[in-house]
Amino acid sequence: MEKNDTLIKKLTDFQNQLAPSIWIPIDAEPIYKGAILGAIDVQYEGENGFAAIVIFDRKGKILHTFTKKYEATIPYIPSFFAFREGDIIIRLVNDAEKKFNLNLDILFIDGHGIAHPRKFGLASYVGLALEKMSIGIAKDTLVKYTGILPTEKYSSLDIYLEDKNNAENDLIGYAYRSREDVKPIFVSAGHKISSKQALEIVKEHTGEYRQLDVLREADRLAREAAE
DNA sequence: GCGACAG
DNA sequence: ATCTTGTCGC
Repeated sequence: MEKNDTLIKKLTDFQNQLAPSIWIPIDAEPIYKGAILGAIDVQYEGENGFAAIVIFDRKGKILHTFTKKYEATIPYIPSFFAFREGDIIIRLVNDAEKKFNLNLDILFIDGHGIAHPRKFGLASYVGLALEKMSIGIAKDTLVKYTGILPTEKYSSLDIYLEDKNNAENDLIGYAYRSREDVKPIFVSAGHKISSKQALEIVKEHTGEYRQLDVLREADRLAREAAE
């Protein structure tokens, strides 16, 4: 109990300390048409994390896939997921870039970016550590929101985080309807990308299912590796 | 005090 | 995330 509280205090301080380093431009240059993207997911078997990355282009064409096992060192604690999965993803990206001799421009991460109580979710942690553009795509929100999201595919609803220092609350992400009449997914900028661009590029890669095809494929590959 | 809680 | 039966719909 006492020891866990100490760990949470330490991790909370770490998030609060690094959050100001996250850069979310308001207006950004259009994303390079030749950008190389990576979608990542990890499956766990105890403390073994089976990580998979799907490398693809702006047209959604898959260029490479890569899976590898890494060890997790920190347990899952809600709002501190970055510390369990972040280091695994950082190692995976470095290994994949070396193996295929390429440089990834944008990362799609299964978790949140700045749509987080301390604006420092998994996608932000990874983006900052690797100095890459990153986007968080999660299946549940960590921040409450109000308003009504239309049932139509591609509709979205802004999510704001209360800011005690500003009268205006900060836009941190969106509830996004990736499939008609189905529970939304939650999209947020992680690092070096605007919220609007994060949503736009996620829309570009939306297929027939609730989860993006590239993340479904990463999920499938990671599960396959875990068997 | 109570409820909520990425994967 | 993982465990786990039946059920509904395309």
